[in-house]
Amino acid sequence: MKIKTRTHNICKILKAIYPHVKTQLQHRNPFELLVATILSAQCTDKQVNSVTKKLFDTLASPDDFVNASLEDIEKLIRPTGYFRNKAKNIRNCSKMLMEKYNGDVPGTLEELLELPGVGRKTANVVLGAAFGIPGMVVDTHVKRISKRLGLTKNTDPAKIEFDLMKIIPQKEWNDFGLRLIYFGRAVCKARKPNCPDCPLCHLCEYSDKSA
DNA sequence: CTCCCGATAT
DNA sequence: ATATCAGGAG
Repeated sequence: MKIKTRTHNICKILKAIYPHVKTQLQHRNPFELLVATILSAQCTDKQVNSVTKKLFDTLASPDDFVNASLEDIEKLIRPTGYFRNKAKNIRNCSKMLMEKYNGDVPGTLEELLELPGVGRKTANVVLGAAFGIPGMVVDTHVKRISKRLGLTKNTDPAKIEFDLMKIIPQKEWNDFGLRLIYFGRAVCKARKPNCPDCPLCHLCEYSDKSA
């Protein structure tokens, strides 16, 4: 079967299972989403949400983060891991927002990628969820599942991003990434993928058909 | 390629 | 007790 038609079938099935998808990261504005997404590096959304309520209650704006001590920020975000790097990144990021964007979050991929602690995954999450701009988020779930499904042969997330953009219609980019993430958490898990109950089993090169 | 770190599954 | 999970920077 051709890659595009196979992909189309995969899209259709995922859309039927997860009709409405959105980031699980709790946020009330683009800045909170940006911070939450930086925190989500190598960390589950659930874990991020467990710290952001108190974090944003204490520090609400880029200005607040710039004026806070690194120690205070570190203390608030510690459970998300890599807290020294993240605290530094979020504060420097806030400083750049103040200096270059009047405290607003910029709305292009290029500008977002300039921000400390913001890579392609984070930038695409913010583009999609805060600005409604098409972007293909390639996190660990998207990477794992794309490879298992045979949608890419690449290992580099940026290359996977471009591979997926070629075979998925642009309108679907944001939702497709989100759906793979939902699907990755529930079925196509890193440790014990539930192949026997998988709705994509027949379209999958990886699937364990023996069970 | 290495470093950064806590939480959870096994 | 330890392996595994989860992105970005240098």
